[in-house]
Amino acid sequence: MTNKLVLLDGNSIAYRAFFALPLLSNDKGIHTNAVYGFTTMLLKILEDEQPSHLLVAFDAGKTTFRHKTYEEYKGGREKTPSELSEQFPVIRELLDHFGIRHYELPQYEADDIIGTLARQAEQEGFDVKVISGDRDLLQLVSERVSVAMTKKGITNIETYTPSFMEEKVGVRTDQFIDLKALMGDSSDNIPGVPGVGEKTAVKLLTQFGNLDSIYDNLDQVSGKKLKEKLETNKEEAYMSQQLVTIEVAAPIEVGLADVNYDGYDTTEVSRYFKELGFQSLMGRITGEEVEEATPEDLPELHFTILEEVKEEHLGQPAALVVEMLGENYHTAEVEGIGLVHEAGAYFIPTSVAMESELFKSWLEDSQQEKYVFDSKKTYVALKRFGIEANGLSFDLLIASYLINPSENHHDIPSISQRTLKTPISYDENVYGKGAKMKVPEQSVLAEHVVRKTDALFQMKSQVVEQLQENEQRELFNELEMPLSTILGNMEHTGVKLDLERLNAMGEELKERLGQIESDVYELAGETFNLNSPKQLGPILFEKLELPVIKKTKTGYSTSADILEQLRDKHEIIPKILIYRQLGKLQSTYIEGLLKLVTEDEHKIHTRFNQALTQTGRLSSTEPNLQNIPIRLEEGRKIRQAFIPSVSGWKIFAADYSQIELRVLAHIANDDKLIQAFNDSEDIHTKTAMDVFHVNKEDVTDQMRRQAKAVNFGIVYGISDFGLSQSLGISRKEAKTFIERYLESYPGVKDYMEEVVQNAKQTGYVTTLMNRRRYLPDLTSRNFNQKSAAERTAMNTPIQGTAADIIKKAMIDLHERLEEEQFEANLLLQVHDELILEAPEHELEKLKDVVVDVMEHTIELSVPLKVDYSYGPTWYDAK
DNA sequence: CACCCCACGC
DNA sequence: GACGTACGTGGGGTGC
Repeated sequence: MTNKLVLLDGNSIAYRAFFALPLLSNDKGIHTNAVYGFTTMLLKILEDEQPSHLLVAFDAGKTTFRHKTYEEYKGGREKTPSELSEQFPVIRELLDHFGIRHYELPQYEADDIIGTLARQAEQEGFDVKVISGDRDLLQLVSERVSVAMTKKGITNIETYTPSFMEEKVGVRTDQFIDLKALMGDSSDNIPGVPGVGEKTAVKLLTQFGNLDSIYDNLDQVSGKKLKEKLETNKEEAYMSQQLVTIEVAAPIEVGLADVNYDGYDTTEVSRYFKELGFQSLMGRITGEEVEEATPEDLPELHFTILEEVKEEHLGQPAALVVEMLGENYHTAEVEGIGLVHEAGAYFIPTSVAMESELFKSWLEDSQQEKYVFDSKKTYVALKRFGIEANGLSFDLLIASYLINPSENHHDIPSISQRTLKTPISYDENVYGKGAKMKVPEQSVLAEHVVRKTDALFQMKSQVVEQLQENEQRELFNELEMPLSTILGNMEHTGVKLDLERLNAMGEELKERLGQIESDVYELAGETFNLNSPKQLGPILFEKLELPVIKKTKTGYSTSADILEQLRDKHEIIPKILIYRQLGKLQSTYIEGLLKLVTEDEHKIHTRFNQALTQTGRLSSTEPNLQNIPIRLEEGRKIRQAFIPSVSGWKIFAADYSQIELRVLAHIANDDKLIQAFNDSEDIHTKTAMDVFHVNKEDVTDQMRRQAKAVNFGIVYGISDFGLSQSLGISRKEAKTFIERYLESYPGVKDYMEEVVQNAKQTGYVTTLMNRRRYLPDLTSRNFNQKSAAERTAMNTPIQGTAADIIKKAMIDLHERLEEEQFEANLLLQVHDELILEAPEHELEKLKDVVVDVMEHTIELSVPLKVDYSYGPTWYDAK
């Protein structure tokens, strides 16, 4: 077997880990984020690479032999934060526990150690893999040496081989040093040739081969300016070349024999993990089942499995867990119920619970307070048994989500770990996952359920305190909690589908798809899988020799916007586009919906996720009813299959007009924008007038379209790049549009600046109703991350406030419909619109009520405007 | 089963 | 100059 040497750039990985992860600290108050990230990376490498030899190289100190050549080497770098430098000794200690050699050499950098050992190992016939985030190391790439660069985050890596290098960088490995010599490297303060960037450097090297040859043939360099620059900066170029060249004969005192690696001692490492508080990594070091939360570790728990529910078992407030396996609570079986209150802890088998009138009436009693995790799920599950749960006063899922929506582990064990510091087994470890998921024996099930219920009971007060600190009690109690039940009812009600209609559309599509498919094969001269971009790419861009506009990581891009640009180049293109369009309708919307329709009622029951999006919007799954086609007529027809559940009823739809821009006008308090809405102007036309400085009569369709895209950009927080993409213009032009917009609306401009400034201070942004979103990247040193966070800071209050408003409208509407005894049902919410079904005779009154409620649920400095319509199907409600 | 590419909505 | 750029969900293909 070939020996395999893995060389890690310790400093680089630690840096990456440090900046990629939030500043975690363990219970001893020591920062551990870099150590943690480093460990994750290390475990992944050990697993993936199975090295026979392993060494971690570190930089020795501040000065290196390179400083003799160039004093300012690595000058201008920010000082390593102390939160990171204090972690280096811990990383070294960690490596010792793993039995992994680490090494540093005075006056040399980690690169040189790596280079030297890599070359030695190569000579000995080893396979070598270098892992780092420092691109300089790419010069080591050869047939036997591959270099893995960390990309975004830490475990996301990209491996460079000679061929990948050529493809990605555009030069051969042996040209890499000269590439850097020409273009320099600002992070290491290497000058290069000023004015020569990556593009020019690659061009020069492709033409001349190497640096020497460029200078030998200076007269052949095209461009007077460029020639001059090269000439005057020759010395810098050669000095840069020297600086970036990695020493491959450093006087290191470790040899290949010293870095032999046979793996680590699991007990040793797990002991150290425990010391560090790396609970979650325990499971990864044994290669076996996660050993977290073994019964021994957990405090004892006394509970009773009930055979009959009696008065004495009930109490309030109580934590209640209706346990189901899997995600879909519309179909999942209830496996049992956990109940914990001051006086006892119980597991109630489903049959016992559902046969008990006493228990059922307790569930329905609004005076009996219950704490739950996911009230909507609980509510819907019980509703399936004909029980109308009441008194669900506290939902841990929603609370956790409101406190920090970006935390993506909102499950009882994770929250318990965070707030109580008590570990509980994760569902996945008790039930298994995917196809292997199964119900364990009752004692195991009962213990797990009761433990979760108990944790829920214990956590309630702490979590409420956190809501209080965030000033989110009202948001929680008056908005999200009541909404949960309303959404539960909508989901439970479901939407009826016209199966005949759907099937007929499916048939027609099948026919057309078949025809187009064979046309495409004919035009291509061969058959292939038209659904595979990987197979389609070579057909278009090699066989048919169409111009390559864009490549993806794995091949040619064949996305719609690319194909659109090729539309006139070959008659196969429009066929592919229409095939894609129809194929999407067939697979996602026809087949996808048919798969989920109930047999008896022909209804679909989506699930709204109320605790997921970062902005406060809802999302919808299985099926997603928030992305049913509307833009193109072909797709829009799908909506003809969405019908009222009672014959003679109608589908009624009401949507907010420009709610986000109105919200913006309000929170930015921009006079001009407020005026525009108060005057009921067409906002896109108005924007066009202001951005292009023209009169209303002179606004062309083109101008309005562009203004609309700018408004779209403001609402969704897209970048100049995004805007340029959507308008098919240059990034510079897009930037100008945005600037002109902000000049036109100074109130908006001020708001944008203020909100970012404010968010930098506090670390988060808020909506009108105090929804919160943390934006740690606002202080990122990475330009892109930082600007993305800035756009998010500007956009989230807008989108989030709009989400708050429609949620409030739903609550108000629900109340009005009950009060006035409407039969109409709320069915769906699609971000800025509500879809209902109603008997025909209610329509006249319904439209008044819905419009009134939606328009007046909140008072802003601009009016809210609602449009509505209705018809026999969703399609007709347009 | 995880990942990529692609496409739908707001 | 930075190199990847609104948020979601889902389907099909691909490779482990």
